[in-house]
Amino acid sequence: MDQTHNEIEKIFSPKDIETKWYTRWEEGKYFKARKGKQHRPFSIVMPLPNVTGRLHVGHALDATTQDAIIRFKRMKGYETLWLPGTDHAGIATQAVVEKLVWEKEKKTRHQFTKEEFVEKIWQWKREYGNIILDQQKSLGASADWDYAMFTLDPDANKAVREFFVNMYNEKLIYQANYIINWDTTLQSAISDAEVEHKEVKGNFYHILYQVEGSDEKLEIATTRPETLLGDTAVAINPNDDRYKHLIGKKAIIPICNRVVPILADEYVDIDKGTGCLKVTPGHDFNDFELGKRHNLEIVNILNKDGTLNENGLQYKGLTCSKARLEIIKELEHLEILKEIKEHIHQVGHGERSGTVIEPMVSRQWFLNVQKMAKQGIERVTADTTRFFPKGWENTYFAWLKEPRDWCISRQLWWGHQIPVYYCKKCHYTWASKDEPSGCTKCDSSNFYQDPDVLDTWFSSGLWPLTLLGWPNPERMRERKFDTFYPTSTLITGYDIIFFWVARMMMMCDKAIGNVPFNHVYIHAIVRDKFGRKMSKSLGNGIDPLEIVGQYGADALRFTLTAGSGYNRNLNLDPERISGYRNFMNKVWNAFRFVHPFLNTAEQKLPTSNKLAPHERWIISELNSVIKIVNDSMEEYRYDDASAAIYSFVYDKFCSWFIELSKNILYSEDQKARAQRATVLKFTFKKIVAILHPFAPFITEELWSYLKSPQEDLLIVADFPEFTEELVFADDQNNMNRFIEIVSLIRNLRASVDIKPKDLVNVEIFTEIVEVKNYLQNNLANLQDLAKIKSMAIKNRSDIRPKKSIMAATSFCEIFIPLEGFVDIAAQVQRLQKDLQKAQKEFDKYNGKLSNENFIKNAPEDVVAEVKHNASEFAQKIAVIRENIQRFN
RNA sequence: GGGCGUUUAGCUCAGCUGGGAGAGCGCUACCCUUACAAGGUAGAUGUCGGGGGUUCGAUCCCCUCAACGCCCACCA
Repeated sequence: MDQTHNEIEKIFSPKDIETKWYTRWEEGKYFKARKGKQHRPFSIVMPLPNVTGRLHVGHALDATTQDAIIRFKRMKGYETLWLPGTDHAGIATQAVVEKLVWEKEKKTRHQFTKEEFVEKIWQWKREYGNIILDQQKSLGASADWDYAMFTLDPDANKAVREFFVNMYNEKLIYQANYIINWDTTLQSAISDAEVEHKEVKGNFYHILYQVEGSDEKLEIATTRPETLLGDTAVAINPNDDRYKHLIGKKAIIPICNRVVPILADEYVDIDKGTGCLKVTPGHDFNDFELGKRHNLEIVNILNKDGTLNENGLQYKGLTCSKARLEIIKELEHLEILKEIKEHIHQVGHGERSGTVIEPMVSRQWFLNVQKMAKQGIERVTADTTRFFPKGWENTYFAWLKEPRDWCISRQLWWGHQIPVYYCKKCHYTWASKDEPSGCTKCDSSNFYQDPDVLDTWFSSGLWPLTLLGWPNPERMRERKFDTFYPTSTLITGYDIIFFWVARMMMMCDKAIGNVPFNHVYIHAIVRDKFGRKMSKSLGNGIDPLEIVGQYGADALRFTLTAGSGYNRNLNLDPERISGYRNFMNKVWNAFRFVHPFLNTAEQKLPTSNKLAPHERWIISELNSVIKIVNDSMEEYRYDDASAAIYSFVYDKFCSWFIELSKNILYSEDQKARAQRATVLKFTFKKIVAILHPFAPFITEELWSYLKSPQEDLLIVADFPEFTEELVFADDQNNMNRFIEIVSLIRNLRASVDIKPKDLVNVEIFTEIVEVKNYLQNNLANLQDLAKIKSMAIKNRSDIRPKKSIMAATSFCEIFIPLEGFVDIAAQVQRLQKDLQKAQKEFDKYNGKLSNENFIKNAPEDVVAEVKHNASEFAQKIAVIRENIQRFN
């Protein structure tokens, strides 16, 4: 036997088997969708990692939760497809390559032509662009990598053009001079969603504006005095008695001496600031709207890099912040700066660049999302697409309720170029799904394409369609669009509900009239053990690849699934990973024990009447775990599923069933041995099967020992299902009593410091025949598990042993006679404690029963249960009392 | 400014439509018992954030206060 044990390493070492099995799966095409017994598809679109990305623990959670459900469904017999891809991530990627080129060649992108520089990015992409996908493989991700696409692939461009041109022709995409968020570092427009508001300490500057043809001065409060150079009006509330009389008059802007109207608008808040507002339509969102209402002139004072232009007069060329200082000086000099008050306010910053966003008016492309947003809300309200947990609907709705048109153009080089063309000859403008050869109108070849590119989210918003071949009919057939669209589940973090989930819902639905996914599971965001975001500056990041090297992919995966339910944060403590690494080792060693006996095991389980009680018990317990795992997975409760498996393996299988099997396996009874081996094998096969979605590597390895030669790899084995016929309530009941007795004996031993090697005699008093028989049949097991020498089973009418320790259950009394000195006082004290506990419980139930309103109002079954509990504790109390007396 | 969420054992978190609180890790004591010391056995710990209400009964429902967190919002 020992030799056989030694064939398998004592300590599970994940490294060797991880590569082995991943290669087998990949080469065996196991990640490909194949028809199964369900005759139903299951598909997931992988949230796009940026090509520049490196695997962090957030990706690991993403990949693990997706892979677990994919493996689960695959085993359940769904035609299962996981669609990977990478995102060109316009700004991020361009920035990475710009930095690299600067480091290498000391050149900026402006020293290249656009074509040259874009080619450099492509070179970079070809070399490094697949790193992140490869990294996911080390976690066991079972995606169909042949399906992988890049958002800038020519086929992705087809989808982008298709959607763009259709929207353009429907007039939902339009070009307009509008105030947008201008990022002066990127020198591009960015969308509202990409602006991050940060609290900034600033000042309120109270400036006096002269009213034309009067001595009166208007006191205006502003946080941005430099923008006064762009002021084209002063506004007050029409109901503000302080200023009413000035409506229609004019004010003179200091420094530039522009004469502007004083107008009335309800928007102005009487109580805010001085109640008097300078209006800068060129550089403020509200002022822009106000300006539109009143037909105000727009004065732009900024260059693309954020410095002042010629409208900045003598401050031309200065940055905003420098100009602000200079202008403050000048206002002081003019003695019209009345006061400066400290003021904390929210200022928009570029999400990528971190620089202060300048609202600026410029000509940009917009997508009108009003109707799409409405539809997006309806789809979720109608449960066509369901969120798990449901609460995240709110976040989704919040975004779609009051949508502003989406600024989709970016002044970058890296991205899908806007497919709009301008004829230089006849000045015709048109949008085209293909590369045109000439002007649609006059056929001139003298035309050019709009130089702007589209927001990255424009292409990722169409991603489910793109991956499945839309809009090319042939490609759609190849990629089985009709089978896999709509995809089953989208799994992602809540941070991109706006950016991505909402946009896919709007765009895909608009494009083909059907939602992109039926379920959305929103998982937690991974934080460090203190709940802090993981970041480079804090140095609290956990590198998943390092963890995989240290503890194995299975341990990491199990930690992540055990922590993934409906929670919004997952605080990851490396100690927990090591805890689950221990669990993997436990499974491994349980197998090491079982392994040598497997050769005598049958493939099929005997009929239930032939099974031993313990065998029926473990099968019944196994059956309930299988149910929990199946049910939990349907609701994305990875935590419940993981916990159920964990406790079954530890608390049922290893602690009891393996221990109880030793006597049989080491006995001479060939038949019993073979049968026990069969049950162990049966159970173990189910264990590795239900564990496989969470810990694919170790389970596939163990499966290779357990499977019959005809059976395929575990990755495509049948997932265990709950079976009504395998519920054995009586056996569970008896076993629970047995466990209680063993635990109490151990407990008694510990209370008087009896060492494990010192065997004791036990006397058990009960009237219940079932209990008597069960104990009789388990004498050997009791000897092993409770370390006893002999056991006497007696009636309650029999005499209790004198010097002894005892404990009571509701169905029996357990006595351990002690030789030599017994500390009576200590025994009585212990029993008193037991008594108190039981009394407390009894009082609780009895209190209820003596409340007639409870009897009257509570449901029958609850009352019955309380009655039952009360009588059980009453019995226990009586027995303990009796024994305390006996000791005295 | 608006909205959402959280508050349960030392730590991280479960707790389904109300029947009286659980897990993992950690901690303490004792054990190298022939699968596993990455192990075994036993054990301790909670006024379920505070206050009020509904109910026979509240961790769960309602109100209120407090602390913390997140998201959204146009820089008067």
